[in-house]
Amino acid sequence: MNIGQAADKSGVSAKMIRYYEKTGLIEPAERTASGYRVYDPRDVHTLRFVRRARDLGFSVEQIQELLALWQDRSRASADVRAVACAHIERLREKIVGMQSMVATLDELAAKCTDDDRPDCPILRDLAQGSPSDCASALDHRFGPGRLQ
Amino acid sequence: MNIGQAADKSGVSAKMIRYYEKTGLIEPAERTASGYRVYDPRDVHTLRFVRRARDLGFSVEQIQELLALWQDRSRASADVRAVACAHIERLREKIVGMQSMVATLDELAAKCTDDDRPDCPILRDLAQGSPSDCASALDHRFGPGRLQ
DNA sequence: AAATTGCATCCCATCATTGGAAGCTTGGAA
DNA sequence: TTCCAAGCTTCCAATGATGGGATGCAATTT
Repeated sequence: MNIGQAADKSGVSAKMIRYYEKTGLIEPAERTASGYRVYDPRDVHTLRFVRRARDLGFSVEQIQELLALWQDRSRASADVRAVACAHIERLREKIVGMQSMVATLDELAAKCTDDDRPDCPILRDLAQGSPSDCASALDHRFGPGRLQ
Repeated sequence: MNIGQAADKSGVSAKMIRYYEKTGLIEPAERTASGYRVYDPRDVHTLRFVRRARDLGFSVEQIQELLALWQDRSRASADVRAVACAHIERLREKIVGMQSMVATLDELAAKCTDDDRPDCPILRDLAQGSPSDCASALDHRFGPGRLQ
């Protein structure tokens, strides 16, 4: 099976398969005489594992852990659970941060009469920058960079 | 006022002030004879506007819009509201996506007995990749790249 | 005068992903 | 058999917002 078929069956793009190989997340694939990568159903299985984990928001680094645990017969269920729970915690923090953003913006938008008058409460708030509860909740970062 | 003071007063790092200038978000600052950037309180005001909008999760592109509206005396309140509401919508979608991730992971973690047995429901789910409601909810992307 | 800040520019790294270019291989159709 | 369109390879670049660092002046303090 070539990389294209593997991509179709796994839901991981060919580009990303090469990237995952280069960065060591997955083992280098076998090659044909002419250099084409070759995949078997087991490889596709692994790729689907990766794809699903990405869909669940795990970082590549976390997936590396999960893959190692997956391939280690003697792994403890508790180890996997720890990775998952850490991830759940990070997600929850991000959700809280975004919810307070929405709350603040909603409040501002509600004050906005949505008409043609040039006096907009949203701009006034942004300009004055009164430290609302939202701002303070966002003072710490969530992972690399700010929330988007 | 030098860039350091402006950074302190606005809460935007000197690095980011230069970046915002280079990318055209803010006007190029005046310079001293020796090339130092010079800022006045009005500039700091603008920087705080930017900072606050970033804290509220607006992208630089959106802030560019907001700044234009801010500096346009004849702007309509409705325009600003539209930008804000679009942003609220995007945030809400992201929140929903992350909440369904958390729900799925929570469910899996609950099934996990957290002991030493090597049969982990989380890994089993990742490997089988049964399309749960979570996965389908995540089939579309949220902005550039996937949710983190 | 010397030492220490502070600022300037430039390059690089992040993280996951997409895009494109240039060149080779494969497979089917004329 | 020859030719063309896909498909594959590698390499390079860009995204968005930010941090880090190196090198070289400028300003301020000792």
